Amino acid sequence: MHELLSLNVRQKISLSTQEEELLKTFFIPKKLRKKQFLLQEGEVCQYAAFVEKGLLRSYTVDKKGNEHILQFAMEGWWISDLFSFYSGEPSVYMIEAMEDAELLLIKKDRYEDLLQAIPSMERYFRLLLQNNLIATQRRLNDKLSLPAEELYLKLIDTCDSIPQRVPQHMIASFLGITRETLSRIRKQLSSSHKK
Amino acid sequence: MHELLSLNVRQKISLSTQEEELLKTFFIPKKLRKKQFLLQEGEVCQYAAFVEKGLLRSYTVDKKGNEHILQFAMEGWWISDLFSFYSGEPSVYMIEAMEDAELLLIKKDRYEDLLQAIPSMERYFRLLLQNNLIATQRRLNDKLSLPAEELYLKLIDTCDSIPQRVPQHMIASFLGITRETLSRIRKQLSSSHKK
DNA sequence: TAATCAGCGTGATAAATGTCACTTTTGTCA
DNA sequence: TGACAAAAGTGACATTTATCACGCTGATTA
Repeated sequence: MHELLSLNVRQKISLSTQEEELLKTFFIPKKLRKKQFLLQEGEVCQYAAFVEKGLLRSYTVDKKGNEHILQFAMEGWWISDLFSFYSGEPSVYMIEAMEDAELLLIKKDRYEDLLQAIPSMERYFRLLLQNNLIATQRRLNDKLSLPAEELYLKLIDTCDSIPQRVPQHMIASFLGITRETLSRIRKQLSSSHKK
Repeated sequence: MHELLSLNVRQKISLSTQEEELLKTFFIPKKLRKKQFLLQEGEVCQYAAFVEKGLLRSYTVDKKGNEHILQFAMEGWWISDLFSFYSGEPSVYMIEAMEDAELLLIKKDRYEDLLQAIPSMERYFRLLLQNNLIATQRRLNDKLSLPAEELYLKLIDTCDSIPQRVPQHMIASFLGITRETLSRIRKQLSSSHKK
């Protein structure tokens, strides 16, 4: 069950065999079925979740009822509402399983304990946050500077597993465009590609 | 010179007096005059910069020559191109002083040394990255879900010092809209407020 | 197997935002 | 202080994207 997590940690820092065993004791395994929620708007985010299997998304719902996807998380990724997790404030995000999923959860106080028990985990999480920030900044910059079509093109050639596992209307929601616009962009692309 | 940095660090972690002195030795003071660059597109980002005084921005320039501002950094903030700094790859960002500025710079290898010398700095940077990620995610979510007017309103009531120190066309560029659109939004707001 | 639903496509139209050209205002500094 | 540059405003128009309404298809399930 914890293989992916260990692997993931060992890619960033080195752990002794004891530490690796110790690490596992901090996590609670949890299964979610498709369409179940790990977190709903208004709740406090109790857990940070590492995805061993499956695919999840975090999203907000605006006044008109439209969903806006902040993040997808598949095998080897973390998902949580950092702000709510850390501050104890209610969350504005929903976290939902898009496929049956197996997670490893850690609660906030256990997370702090973990950093005490294995100080090098501080480094692991720093690197994790750093990579996440780099990726999020890049996505923001793209959203600030690129039209819908280029956003889509950039997505499909940087990260091909997402478009394969995720329905189009959710890709649209991730890019911040409507499903209709995405559908038209794809039509245009396929016709201009045929020439 | 290093007062703000010490203060900033001590807000997140506790340091002994020796550590605090030691900390200072890792940084190079640097002054920039308005419109000077800390980093230009194509260069490798050598430094992470802590702002003691002044105001800087990081931005990209697209094919049409339009600028898109990723970040402002004022007193007590960090600015850098994390990806380039960490990977040694050329940067796509420009970092420019918008006001005369005083910075504390740290090079990558010295940064690694610092983390060795004062392990609790690992925690400091983790918390820094975490807060930065939370803010960037929030900004991305806003950009995905809100129209121009609401983006602007949200900016002026969350962070009032930026609009005061930054010309409007750069606010527009930060929000990902044109200066004309922002100008019209402001006109509308002022007329509807008068009623 | 019929019924329902999620996902995708598409046409007509509306709304938001961008572009371009120009003017006015404000700020800077020689 | 005068001259120049930068910033901001504005009108006309173009483009992009959203909205709404509807149809089609394939999967799920009652």
